[in-house]
Amino acid sequence: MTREPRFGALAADARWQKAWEAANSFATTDSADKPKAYILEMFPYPSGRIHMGHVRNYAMGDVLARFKKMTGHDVLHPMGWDAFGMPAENAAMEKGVHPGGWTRDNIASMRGQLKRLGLAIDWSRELATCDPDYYGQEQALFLDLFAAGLVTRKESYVNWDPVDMTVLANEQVIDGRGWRSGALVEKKKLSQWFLKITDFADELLEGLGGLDSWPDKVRLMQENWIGKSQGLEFSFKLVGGAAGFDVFTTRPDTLFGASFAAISPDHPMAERMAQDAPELADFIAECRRQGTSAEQLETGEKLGFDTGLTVEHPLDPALHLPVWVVNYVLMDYGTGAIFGCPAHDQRDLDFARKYGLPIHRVIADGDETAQHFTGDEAYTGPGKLVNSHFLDGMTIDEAKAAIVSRAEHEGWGKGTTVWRLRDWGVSRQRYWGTPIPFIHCHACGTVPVPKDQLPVVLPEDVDFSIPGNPLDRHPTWKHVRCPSCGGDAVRETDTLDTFVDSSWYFLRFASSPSDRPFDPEVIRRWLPVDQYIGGVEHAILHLLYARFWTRALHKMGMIDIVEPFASLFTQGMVTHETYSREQGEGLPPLYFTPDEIERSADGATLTADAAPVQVGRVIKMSKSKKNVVDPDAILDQYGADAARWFMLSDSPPERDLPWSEAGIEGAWRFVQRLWRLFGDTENVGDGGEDRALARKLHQAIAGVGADIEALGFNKAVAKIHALANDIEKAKPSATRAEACLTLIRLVAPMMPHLAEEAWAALPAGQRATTLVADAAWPTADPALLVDDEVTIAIQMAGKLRDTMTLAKGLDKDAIEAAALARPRIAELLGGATPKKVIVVPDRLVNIVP
RNA sequence: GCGGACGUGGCGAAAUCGGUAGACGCAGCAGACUUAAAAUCUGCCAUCCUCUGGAUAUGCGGGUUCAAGUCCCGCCGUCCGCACCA
Repeated sequence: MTREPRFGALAADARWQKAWEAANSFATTDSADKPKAYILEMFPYPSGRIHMGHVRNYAMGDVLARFKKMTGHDVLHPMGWDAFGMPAENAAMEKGVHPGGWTRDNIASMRGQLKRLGLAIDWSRELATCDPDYYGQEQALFLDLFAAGLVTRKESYVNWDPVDMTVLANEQVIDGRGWRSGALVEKKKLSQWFLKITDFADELLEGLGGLDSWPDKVRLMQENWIGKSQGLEFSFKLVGGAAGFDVFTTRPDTLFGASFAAISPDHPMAERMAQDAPELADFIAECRRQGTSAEQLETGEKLGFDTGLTVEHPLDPALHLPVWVVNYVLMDYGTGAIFGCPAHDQRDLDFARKYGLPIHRVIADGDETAQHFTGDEAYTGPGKLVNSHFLDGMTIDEAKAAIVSRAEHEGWGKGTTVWRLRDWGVSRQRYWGTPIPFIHCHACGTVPVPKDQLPVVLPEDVDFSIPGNPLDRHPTWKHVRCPSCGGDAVRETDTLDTFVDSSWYFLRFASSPSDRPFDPEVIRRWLPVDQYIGGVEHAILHLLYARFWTRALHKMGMIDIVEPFASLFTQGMVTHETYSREQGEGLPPLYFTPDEIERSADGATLTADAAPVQVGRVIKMSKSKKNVVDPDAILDQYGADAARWFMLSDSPPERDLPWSEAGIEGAWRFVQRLWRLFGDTENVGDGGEDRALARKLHQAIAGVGADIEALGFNKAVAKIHALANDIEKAKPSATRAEACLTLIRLVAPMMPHLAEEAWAALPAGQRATTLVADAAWPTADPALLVDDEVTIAIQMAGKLRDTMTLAKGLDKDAIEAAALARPRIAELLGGATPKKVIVVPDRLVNIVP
């Protein structure tokens, strides 16, 4: 094969992608004697086009997968599609296309885009969650969960998105608005399916402790989300004998500071009272209207309604506390009722000040012990109990324990744990999702679809001309016979939250039998995922749900593992400058795309009119700011390897990566530079050895490998650059020729097409495998990893004064003597004896004069 | 409000255990090659000074240490998550 002077990326990309496919290079192997590596990147939603964030994500996973293959692992590196969801239905409504057709078209074009990146993926395992093969097995698992008591159906207030006409999980409500539509969310009472994730709250929290290879940030976010609080639950008795209500507190120690009791506007007692009290009914309605609005949350104004009822203080029945209905008490946390202790809780203090309720100090703030509390800042710090009868003098912890034990002894309360985490509502009033496999029968109630009737397949003929759920108004689909009594019945028309689809797909990748969700034997071999890579935006929802499913399946005896992802990596976003011009007052700035812009060192101009534009902050690529760069255009111009290389260069992978034209140009130049170097594998010069270069080569082999293993791609890139510099500067020698040859394999995981092209150009005797994809990672010679000479710094009083090169491994005395013998040091010392000399062998000498 | 992370040249960054701060890349400057450009190659590139040397430098102010980007205390700033969670 004749060698071209320049690397023709476009032709080479296509050629090698075809060669890998023909050779089936990335089919998952399973040889008993090799360690396994399951490398997984979060599967994409088929929105239509891949974006740079995908390129970065999949480039990282791909480097790792290829490296694992080269280092003798059986590698599982699959790809699939998170294919259900709202955008497909929106497209259906806007463009009149079928969600299924739209989704499948998108998958086809995105698959093509991903293949252009040259990813080492086993495409035979590709799956889409919208295939009945997949969601039918999901329905089977859902029935298993039901049988295990982990699925319930209950009436509950749900977050209703009036624009998307669907229910949202709490996690999908952001600042009181739907996460997709941005519409103000309303409360609505509906019968909904729930997965009992709260059964696993404790386990999911405890399990975080074992996830050493997860980012601390993600573990902390999950911990906060699960939100474990320990405290006291006790009942208030209404004065006058009627039944009271339960409250929960994490501060039972402040019980003597109680000055009122408060219940949520959604509390059953409040609703009952409202039936005969129109003013209260109005107040409750007002709270519901305001409860979710953004400005309500911001101003945080405390509103209350005095019911006129009073309750007995549990420790002093003579003391009566007024009962208020209060807007800041949430029904779905704790018991929906509290006692107010204004001196030591800011919200209660704001409320008490507004409505003139008493404020009693019960925790000493340093020397301040007066019962009468002044000021507008509640004291929440540590201190001894005061004004609290038998608790006086105790610490907060002692007092908590004393109250809990007394409550339990006297029978009016008990120590308890309350979770922030709530059961996962999975019902969605949507078409494009997994049908929930249940049937409602007048006679038999809600009955599961028998497993032999799965999958419950979505009907194709649906109408999107009006909002709401097309399944619900489909003429025939929902009408079925009851599997139990054979009478007329209707299907459940809700579909599953798409987060269910992504809660087990990593199991299906390992094995996809047609008659079950997965093969437990195969799961035993491949799971957990060794390295999971994706965006931090999934830190809570997806990752928590996947952990829950894994634990649930474990509890049901279906799998052995309890955690799905042994190691997690959350990568940063791809960002870009923005280019804009002000359009005048009241108008938003006009943004321009990067390819409309001429960028120079000191600014940017619009190509069309050659006039300057404003260069804005480097922010996440987004369509609205027009700072997006299309991966296809980059691949056309520079090829896959330059794009991959740039994605991996410079920025640490967990941090944001600023995309720049100059950066991709630099990557492209480096690709060409390597191509020239790879032409030198037979240029041995005088044929001699170059010991110094050999050291650098072997240090690079070890260093690059270690960096890739640790996902330090930017460091691996820097080391390859440094080695390329060293090789270029070295005189031709046998060592240099060998270094050029070895460098091909060092860059192969990151620039696989270039590496194959260079590999193929080698004389047959120089390569052990036909494809570099099948080659082994080079072995570093331990003898060459250490230098035999070291440069030692000589400091005086901590300041660098001189350096010297000595043999490695000299003892302290020899190093000290050598340092003191340096003319410069002798001169600075001026004949005086140093007070102290610290020697760190092979590193430095610090002389304290 | 609560919790967390981060702050190093013009820019992205490195410094793995407290031991020579700024590797590597981008941008820039100077030069070589060229009729010219591109490409390529060579060199320079933290700041200041009295410049074969020296001083100051890792957000700011303290501290520990022979030695601090790294450890401790207190500020300031930026970003992220949660948010009336009792």
